[in-house]
Amino acid sequence: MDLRDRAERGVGARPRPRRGDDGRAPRNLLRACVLRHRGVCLLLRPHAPALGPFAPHRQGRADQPDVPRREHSGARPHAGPGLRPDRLRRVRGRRAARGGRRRAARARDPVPPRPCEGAPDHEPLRRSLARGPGLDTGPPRGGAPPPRLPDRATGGRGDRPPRDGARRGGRARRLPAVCLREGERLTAPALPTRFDPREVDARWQAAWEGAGAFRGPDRPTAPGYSIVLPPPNVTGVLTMGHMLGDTVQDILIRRSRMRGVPTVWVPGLDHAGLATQVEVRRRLLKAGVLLESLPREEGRREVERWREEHERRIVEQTRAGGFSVDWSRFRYTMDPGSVRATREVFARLYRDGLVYRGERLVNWDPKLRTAISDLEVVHGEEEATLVTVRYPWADGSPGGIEVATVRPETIFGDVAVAVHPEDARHASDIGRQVRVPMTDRVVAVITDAAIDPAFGTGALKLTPRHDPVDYEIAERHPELPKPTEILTEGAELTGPWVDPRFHGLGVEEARARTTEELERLGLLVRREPYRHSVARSERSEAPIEPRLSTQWFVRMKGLAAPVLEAVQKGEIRIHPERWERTFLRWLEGIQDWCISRQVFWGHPVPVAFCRTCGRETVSVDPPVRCAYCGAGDLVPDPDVLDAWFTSWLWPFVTLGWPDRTADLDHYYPTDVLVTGRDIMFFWVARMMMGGYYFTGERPFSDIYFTGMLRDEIGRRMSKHLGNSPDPLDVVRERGADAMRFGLVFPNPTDEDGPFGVGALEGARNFLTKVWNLGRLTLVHVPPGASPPEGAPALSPGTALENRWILSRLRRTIDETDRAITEFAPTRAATALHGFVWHDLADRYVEIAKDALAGRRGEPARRDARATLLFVFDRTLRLLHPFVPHMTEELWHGLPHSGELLALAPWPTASEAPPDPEAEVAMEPVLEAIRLLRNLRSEEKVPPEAAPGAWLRPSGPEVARVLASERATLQRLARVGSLTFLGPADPAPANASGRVAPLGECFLERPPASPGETRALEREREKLTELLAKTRARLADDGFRARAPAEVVRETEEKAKELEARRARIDEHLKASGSPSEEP
RNA sequence: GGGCCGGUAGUCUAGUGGUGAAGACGCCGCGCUUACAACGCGGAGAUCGGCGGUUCGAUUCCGCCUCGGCCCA
Repeated sequence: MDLRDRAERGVGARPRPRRGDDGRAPRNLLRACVLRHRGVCLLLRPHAPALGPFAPHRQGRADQPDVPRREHSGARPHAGPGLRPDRLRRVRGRRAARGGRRRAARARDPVPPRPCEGAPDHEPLRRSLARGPGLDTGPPRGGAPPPRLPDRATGGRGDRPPRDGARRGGRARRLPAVCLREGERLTAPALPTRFDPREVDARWQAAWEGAGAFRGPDRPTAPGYSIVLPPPNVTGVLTMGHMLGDTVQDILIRRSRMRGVPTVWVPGLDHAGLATQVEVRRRLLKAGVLLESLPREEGRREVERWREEHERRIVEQTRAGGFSVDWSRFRYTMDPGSVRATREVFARLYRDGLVYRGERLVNWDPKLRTAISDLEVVHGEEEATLVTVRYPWADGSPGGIEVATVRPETIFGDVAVAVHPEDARHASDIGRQVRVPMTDRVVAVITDAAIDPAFGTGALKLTPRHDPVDYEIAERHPELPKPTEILTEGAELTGPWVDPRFHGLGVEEARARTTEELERLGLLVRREPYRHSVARSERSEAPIEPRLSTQWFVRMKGLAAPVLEAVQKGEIRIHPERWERTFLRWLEGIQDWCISRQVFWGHPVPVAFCRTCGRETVSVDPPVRCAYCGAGDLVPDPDVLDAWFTSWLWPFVTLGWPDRTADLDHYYPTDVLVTGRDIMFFWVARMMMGGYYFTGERPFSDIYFTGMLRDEIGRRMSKHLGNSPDPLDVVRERGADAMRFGLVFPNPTDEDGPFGVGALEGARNFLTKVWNLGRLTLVHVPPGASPPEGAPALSPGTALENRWILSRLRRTIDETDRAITEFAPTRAATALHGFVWHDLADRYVEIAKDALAGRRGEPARRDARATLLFVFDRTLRLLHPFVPHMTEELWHGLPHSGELLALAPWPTASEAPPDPEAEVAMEPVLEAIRLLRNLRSEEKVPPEAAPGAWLRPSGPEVARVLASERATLQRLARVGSLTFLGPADPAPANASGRVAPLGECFLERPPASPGETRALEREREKLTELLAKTRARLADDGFRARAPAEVVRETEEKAKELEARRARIDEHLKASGSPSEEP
């Protein structure tokens, strides 16, 4: 049984939780969750005893054959061989890969998640909080203790006096003595300040899976939301690029799930035919074995072995990231369903005349000896030698025509020399005969408009079987001789046209030898270094040898038409929009798709040839007799299909197509496809074509292209450079949440950008901030508090900060939700980051501390606590799609209702009332604090001092607010007396001041202070400059005449206000004895 | 060769035809202040790539140039 089977059975063995019509899990999920949690051990422990009958979870899903599945991961096409160690790795000893992980997982098993029903259970949080990063938290060693279920009757082990609400939560094990010291538990300093993801990540991942939280409902009653995960290919393992895509998808998916929408995220694996075979070949070669020399079956076994290894790793990586895929719907591009679908579409396209077999010039990889598609060819500039060769006149007259080429070895295959019809230099040559060098053949000088007169001498040798341009030209000139083959499959010279002395030479050698020969014959005019574009195979890096061969093709023009239309009409939207042009442009010039490959790893071409009549039979089920003559002597086509020929069916095959399954009904079309734009043509475009053609519908409504990650010095992450960290290392060292947040923030997910320790540290700092807010909230939440169901009912005259933070929350909910809807996860993360750090932590909490501590009376304390609890709870929900593990952990430590945050309702803007008044009122308060703090800093007021302060508000409204927030101002600005001045009151003596829109601030100057006025002078300069600009604008008649009246009025007001403020500053400067000139 | 995208403090990014261009990191100064030093408070730092045009007004719209990046051939 492989890992995935264990996983699936583990999950599938239990009844999946039934969901109500609203799509949410039932209340008693807790117990189920814990039970399942034990089952999950199965997947981590190879020899765990079975807990019950293993009913294949797939039962009843006709669309998914119940055959051992394997995971394959496929990755994007560029996914390659193993990753190199990365700088992110620390020297610190890591546990040896899997063994260590397993051990760790086992140790954690006995700690079931401790969700609670209604009653607050602070235990898990306290436990985590109590655990320092260095403390190992495992249970006593010497045999893993059996998992303990929460025992409500006994209240757990009672190893510690239960504290109020904590009483009801069961306790699975003893806490380390270090955090048990009585009296320390609730005092902040005794609590560790850091979040340690190592244990938390695994615990919640197990809990989510155990609860079946990610299992999409089979027959939802509401419209569903679905995403198919781009199946990574088995060629390699997952890279940070995959983590980025997965994170973006998980954000969309988790929010959808929290909104109560039936949600499915389908994972899978791609067999990646040729690419995988190349890797396996390389590996065997290291052991001295040539893949081609093995019998086919043995070769297949080698590939299977490779697949298994990579699949295991990929699944482990995906789990480690906390990605909420529905493992029960896992698919592989070579599973029986995919096999059938692939044969089906081939047969159908064949029947419809869209698949054809033909002899064409294809991109031939001479190393791998297979055709590849246009897209698998990479062009690059390379140094070469351009040789100019004289083709003597056939009639023996002196001279000849000079032809430039970088490929003298192909002269043997020439069928003509071509010039541009209007090239004056060659006008008299047209129609003459020349002798092909090194041969006895005579060919004509012809004309074709495709010849570039600027290249070389303007005369081109025509070698139709070995150059695509020549091939096209030859098509236009049927009178030319039919060329014979001059190169073998392995690109060695051969054939009747080639001088036998050259037979068997490889291209490189042949090029050198023919050059020598030409020189010897006196036909070499000159040679010069030349830089030109060379086509190479993306897989083997061998130079592409265009080769005339018989292959299967798909006619693309017709398939592309509906896709073009869909994108143009906006039926399928591309994000970011700027890629739409590139996409459309390619579609417009689309070429037929060569789908046959001369390799063995892949889906066989479902065609058999009749030995009797020679015709081909195409059928979904392997045919036994010829469809034409009925003979039974059939030979199957030896080729296999391009792997993309299966991948392009992914959005519907994964949901059961070609059967009409419930999944297809409920979850197709899918909602969005998130991938890298490097496979825009390979895969995305073809999926769209396949979707429209086979299902008649778009496969998804939106496409989101993520950016490409670069390392910290700006290089694109690639296996080649070895600068891409292994996601497992990142997760192990920084935690899944830090990795996820670091990928989304601060650099936009849809732009190429750096990823490295910088982003990870930023994420860690943010997570620590949230963690500590959690600790603070926990300290202030009364143990018996009820979970925040809705916005708190505040007392009538409640403090301004409560109203303000609720209004800020409202904006944050709006922005976060809108940003996710608009596929801008970074914008959402930015909004949340700013809100948590600045609004909630820096401002609200600091202002509300008095109230929270009870220094403002009981009603104020109640309001503040209720507000904090509600706001923090909603913040955790908003953050959950981004950083699921920590938020789940914190949520369970605080009063909450429901079993899992992952299934808790997504906040809606209507929960928090907008309160623009409060936001406006808060502004002068915050500004006054900043100005007074600024004065403190400038005047070097000692931290412990509380100097006197004065405020002269600019108007009655501001005055009212500042007066009512006097205590807040005093505390946050650390000032002693605070006096309000009227417009006519004199400025206080021995005080430094600031002038701002809110009015004037003064701070008592320390005796030693020289009365620093530089800041004021700078401010005055700025004002003067601004005033000049404003006045100039007002003096402009055009402005007064044409600008909107409102803008003119505003500008006038601004000028007045600036003037007034500058006058105040002048007074200050005068008072402090620093003269200043009036312009 | 054809085309696409971009150039905003030292770095990476927001952003808008009309307030003094926003944030993060980094930097400077001061602080282990009762959730958080992985922190707090304050501060400095930008001719919005260049030139020209449209406009009362351009960092924003248009054109050219330049420098990067990418795609296609």
